[in-house]
Order: sequence, then structure tokens, then C-alpha cells
Amino acid sequence: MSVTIREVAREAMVSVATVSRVLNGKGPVHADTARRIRSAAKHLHYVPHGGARSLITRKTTTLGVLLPELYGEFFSELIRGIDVCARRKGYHLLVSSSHSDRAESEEMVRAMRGRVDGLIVLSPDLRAHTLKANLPEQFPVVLVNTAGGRGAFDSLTIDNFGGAVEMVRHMVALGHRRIAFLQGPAVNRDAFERLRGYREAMAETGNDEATMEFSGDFREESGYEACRRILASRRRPSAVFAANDSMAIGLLCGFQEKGIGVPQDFAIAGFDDIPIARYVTPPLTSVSVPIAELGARAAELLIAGLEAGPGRRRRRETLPTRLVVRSSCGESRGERSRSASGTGYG
Amino acid sequence: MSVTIREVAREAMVSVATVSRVLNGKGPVHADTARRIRSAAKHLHYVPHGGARSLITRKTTTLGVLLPELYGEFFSELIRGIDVCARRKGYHLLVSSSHSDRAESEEMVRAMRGRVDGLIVLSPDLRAHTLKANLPEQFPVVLVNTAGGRGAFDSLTIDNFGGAVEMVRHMVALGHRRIAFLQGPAVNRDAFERLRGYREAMAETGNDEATMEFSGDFREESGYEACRRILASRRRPSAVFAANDSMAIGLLCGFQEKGIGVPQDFAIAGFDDIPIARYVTPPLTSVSVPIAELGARAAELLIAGLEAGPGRRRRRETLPTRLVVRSSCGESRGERSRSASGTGYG
DNA sequence: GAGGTGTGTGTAAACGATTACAGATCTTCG
DNA sequence: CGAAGATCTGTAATCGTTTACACACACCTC
Repeated sequence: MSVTIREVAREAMVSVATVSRVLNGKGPVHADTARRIRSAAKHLHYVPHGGARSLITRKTTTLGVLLPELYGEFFSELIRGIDVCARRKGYHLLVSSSHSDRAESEEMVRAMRGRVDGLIVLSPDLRAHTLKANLPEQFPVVLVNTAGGRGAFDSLTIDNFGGAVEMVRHMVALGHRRIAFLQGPAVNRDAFERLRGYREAMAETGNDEATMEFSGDFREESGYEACRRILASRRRPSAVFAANDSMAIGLLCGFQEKGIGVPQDFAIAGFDDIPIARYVTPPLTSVSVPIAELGARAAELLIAGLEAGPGRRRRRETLPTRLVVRSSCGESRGERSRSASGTGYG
Repeated sequence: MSVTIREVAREAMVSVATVSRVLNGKGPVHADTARRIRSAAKHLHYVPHGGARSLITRKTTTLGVLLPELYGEFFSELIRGIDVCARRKGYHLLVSSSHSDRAESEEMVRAMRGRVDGLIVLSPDLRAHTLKANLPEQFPVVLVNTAGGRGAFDSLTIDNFGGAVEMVRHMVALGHRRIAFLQGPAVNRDAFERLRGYREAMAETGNDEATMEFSGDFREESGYEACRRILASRRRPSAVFAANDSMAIGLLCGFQEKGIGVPQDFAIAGFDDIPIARYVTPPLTSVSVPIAELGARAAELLIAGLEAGPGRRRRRETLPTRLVVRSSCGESRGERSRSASGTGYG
């Protein structure tokens, strides 16, 4: 069906080797011959077969990306980041998403062999040893935002802990004492790290009984619903730090419905700095996570690993977050001086 | 480096043919032999080489996706739609984005040969004949939201025209007479179709001098900036229909800054129904475009084409949009009855 | 004119799988 | 017992490339 190098060779009356040499610019070829070959190739609409080529060169110039799903801002930004870096270095992207159960995940991993040079994996449920069992030895992999895997593969995370600490300190600087935390899903690692940061920073204040935790699951509805529980609590907090922006927005809607002023009556902060955060009223103070950079850095690490060969040492990196101060946490409630330093972040 | 079928065969003391048969479940193999082979394969972490396999089977079970860029909601939703469908039918996705100039685009197209079974192309600047020149004969392609290509390839578009018509009729039903249109980029096909729909629907009203067009470029700033021009116009419109939501939001910000009430003083509507649309104040009336479905349908068409073989007739489909009524256009300003029918859409 | 050095080209062996074909062994039945 | 048929397995060709190696030829040098 589709034309091969052999047919180009016949058309140009040379051997396939010469055609290959011309098209790859290797080895000395007479100018006339080269011209004849190029013309034949164009004339026949010849396009080399990537699969066949990579079989012998042992290079696909393709990176595999394994995602749990493809829904939402996070994954699309991540892919964009990966893509920017991959493209710049001449790599393609083979993405694979939504592996719901483990058997399917394994199948996905296996399907990558021989089609990609390395893998970027973003599956919390895909443990390191599962990966190892389904991949050739020494296969280059970068783990993103995944627990475990320490040592076996390169790995990359976001500083959820540090971001949460910074946010709490900011709220404290604004004069808040009783700061509630709206948790994410129990199994989610990001959620847990943020919770840990909150606890650590609250412990710093020395005021033990000031910490209050409410359960949530990252979805907007759970924030909306939490608002009732928060208002019903015996000693009301003056501020709520939600483990992500979606819940913070749900919370905001809930308060507004009840006629409770934000930030006058309640300060609210989120995490992620999703695009909507700046559009809600009042604009949401949040922690910005560099998603695209995360992806770009993952691609960078992977490609570095590919080009360095198998002997390279594993790396583990953490990317910093950035506090973004808007008006949902209000101005200083305590001393003015503290306020000034508190709002100086964003 | 990585283990091949030959090594599995040696370990299990059989020929490669038998290994292949067992692993693909084809041909009769003795149960003991099969067990030995499976155990050897697992023990050696054998994973078949996709490239080698596809070379002989002439199938990659991979769809190529060519995008102009990867930035923003639109492309990520589209990819998600494609992915959902592809996954369900057992296909992978090779995405390729950001081909800025034509030479690069051609290179991308060529790089797909032998790695994908078919292509979904979303590049307005990639003309049909450029595609043809860089692809094998009869290569299955689905064009999404691309002009030209009529006849040569399957093609899929969104009903921008119909959506715009519907929106204008809705505004008219709400009692608006002078409705301004905020245009998108001049070269953009979607923008042009929306403009065309606006003109057509305005012509229906028989009130020729009611149409007013302002230039814009789809970006939020251009909406913000247009607000000044609109207010300065001699005969003020009572409503503005922006060619996309971003500009509508810019417009909204502009009006709010000037203390102009929406929808009391001005009705505003957008196009796209991006997620933020429901969060701005007031929530934006818009035209929802089924992006994910567009992607899914594209994948569906492509796969159907793959499985039907080369003789299949080309298709051209248009996906309907949906009017989403929120409060940025306000309630009826005319007769009550009209209002009722007007708000019944959403 | 023998022996080098460079060019330009072809032959054939990879790469790692699938599969048509044939051969070997075992059943079954007249 | 022998032939047919079923079952199991191996040999080797094939997919479309790249590339090591060999070869042919021209040119130069001693």
C-alpha cells in the first residue's frame, strides 16, 4: 500500500542503502545521485516508516506519559509542560490515560515497550514494583507526584507541605488565631502533605487548641457542605484553609448564601491557584503550584536520563510553590506591621 | 539490553514461534508448554516490542493527534474526548502539538508514518494538499474544525453559525433591538462563522441599522478594551454578543469598573461556555460547544475508517451547539410571553 | 606500476516480532 | 496394521529500515 524505501531505490536506480544515506545525510553520495533520489522520494510521496527505523536504531524519540485520567486543568497543564520541553528537544509524546484498575494499568505500561524511549508516570496507584515487573530492566522512568519509588526511579514532587506552611503563616500574620483546615481525600498524597503542613505550622503557634480539621474530598460540593459543619462548631474559627481551590469555592458559595461576609466574617484560602480562583468574588487567596513547570522538569529529567545512558544516579526533586495573596483572606486583623509583611508575598 | 522473544524461547526450550503463539493465544499449544513459556516470560520480565510487532502486523493501534498548540481548555477537552473513545476501542494516542511554521508541521506529519494507524488533524493552517503530499496514499485522516479538505478527508466541525443564530434570536426574544457583535480574529474560521450567524439572524429581524460590529481578537483584553468603544458609539446598543467568552468576560470587567450594571444597563453574551462562565458575576449566558464530544466523534470516525478499509466514502459532519441561559442577558425587556419562551432553553 | 587514500555504491545482516508451511507425534478407526 | 486426521512444534520468510563491510574506481605519490 504505502511506498517503501525499496521502491524509491528502484525509481532512482540505486540500492536502498544509498537512498537511506541520502535521506539521513550520512556518508558520501554523489550530488547527481542524491538529486535523483530526492526527486524520486518526493515524486512517490515517500515517508520513512518510523516503526521500522526505530527497530534498528533503538530510538523512538518518543516519551510515554501515563496518567490516571485526562480530566481537568491539572493534567492538561502538566501535559502542556511536558510537551513544551519534549518538543524543544525533538521528542514526541505518547499519552495514555484513565487506567482504572491495576490490570489495565499494567497493560498500558507494557504497551509502551518499543514505542517510547522513556516514561513519565503520574499514577498514585501504580507502585514502583508493579512498574518494574512490567518494564524491561533499566527502563528510564520519571515518577511525578507519586509516593514510594524512592531510589528505583527518578521522582518529582510539588512542595505541598511547604506551601501549606507558608499559607498558615500568612494567615497568622494577618491576625488569625483559630484557623480551620478543610481536608482532601484521605488516600490522596497531596492532600495529606497539605494537612501535614497545616499541622506543623499550627504547632509553631504554640496554641494547640486552635487547630480544627474538617473532612472533605476535594470536590466543590464537599466544600459547600462543610460550611454548615463549620458554622455549627462550638468555637468558630475566623479563617478556613481549604486543601484545594474547588472546596474553597464551594465554601465561598455556602457562606454567601447564608449572608456571611468573606473576608469580613470569615477568611478563606485555597490551594492550587486554579484559573477560576481570580474570578470568584472575592478573589481567592491560594497557593500556586507550578504545574507546567512540573511537567517540563519531568520531561527534562527523563531526557537527561535517556541521553546519559543507564548508569545515571536517581534523582528526587521537589518544586516550590508560591503564595498568591488576593482578597479572600482580607487585610490585617492584628498589628499593622505584621499585615504589611503578610501581604508582601504575592 | 531488554529481553526479547528469543530469550524467552531459549529459557522455555521452545522456538520463538511457540512463544509467540502462547502470548497471543493463537494456534494449539500443549498446556505444559504454555505454562513453561508463560513462567519464563514473567520470570524474565519479557514485554513484547511494540514497534517490531507493528512492523509485521501493519497495525499500531495508535491514533495520531496533530494540534496547533496545547494551551487552554479547548485542546485539553478535545484530547480528553478523543482519549475516551480511543481507549474504549483499544487505541493509544500519539499527540503532537505547537507546529509553528509549515516546515515543522510537515515534519510532524511525516514523523507519524509507521507509528500511527490514522490521524486526527486540528491545524487550520495545514491545508489538505500539504497533508496529502506528506502522507502515504489513502492514509486515514479526520480533519477537525478545518476549512478546506472537503472531499479529500473526513471532516468534523462545530455549528458556530447555528449557535450564533440561536443566541441572537434569544436576545431578540428578550426584547433587544440593537445588538452589537464583538468579533474574533479576522482569520479565524470559528470567529467568522459566528459573525456570519450574527449577521444572518440580525437580517431576519428586518431592522438593518440595528447591527453594529466591533473588532476583537478573542483575548480578554480586547473585550475589556472594546467596552470603551461601545460606550462611545453614537447609538448605544442594549446588548453585546461577544464571539467568545473570554472577550465577554473582559467586557464585563470593563462595564463593572465604569459602574454600568449588567444585565440592567447592558446585556452580555458569550460563546464557548468555558467553565469560568458560570462563576463570573453575573453568570454569563453563552453557547455551549461540545468539545469533548467533538473529540470523541473524531476518534470514532477515524476508527470506523480504519476498520472499514480504504474504500470508504468521506464524511462531513457538523455538531450542534447548545444555548445556555444564565443571568448576564437578564429577563425579558419586552412582552412577558416572549421572555418565557426565551428562557426556556437552558 | 604498485600502493596508498578518498570517494561513491552495493550486498547482506541485523532489529524483534508474526505466521505460512511443513514436519513430527499421537489418536482413531476401518 | 496402516492410513487419515488432529494436535503440537519448528523452520524460515517477512515487515521496512540502518549500517558494517566490501568493492570498484579515480587520483595521487614514490
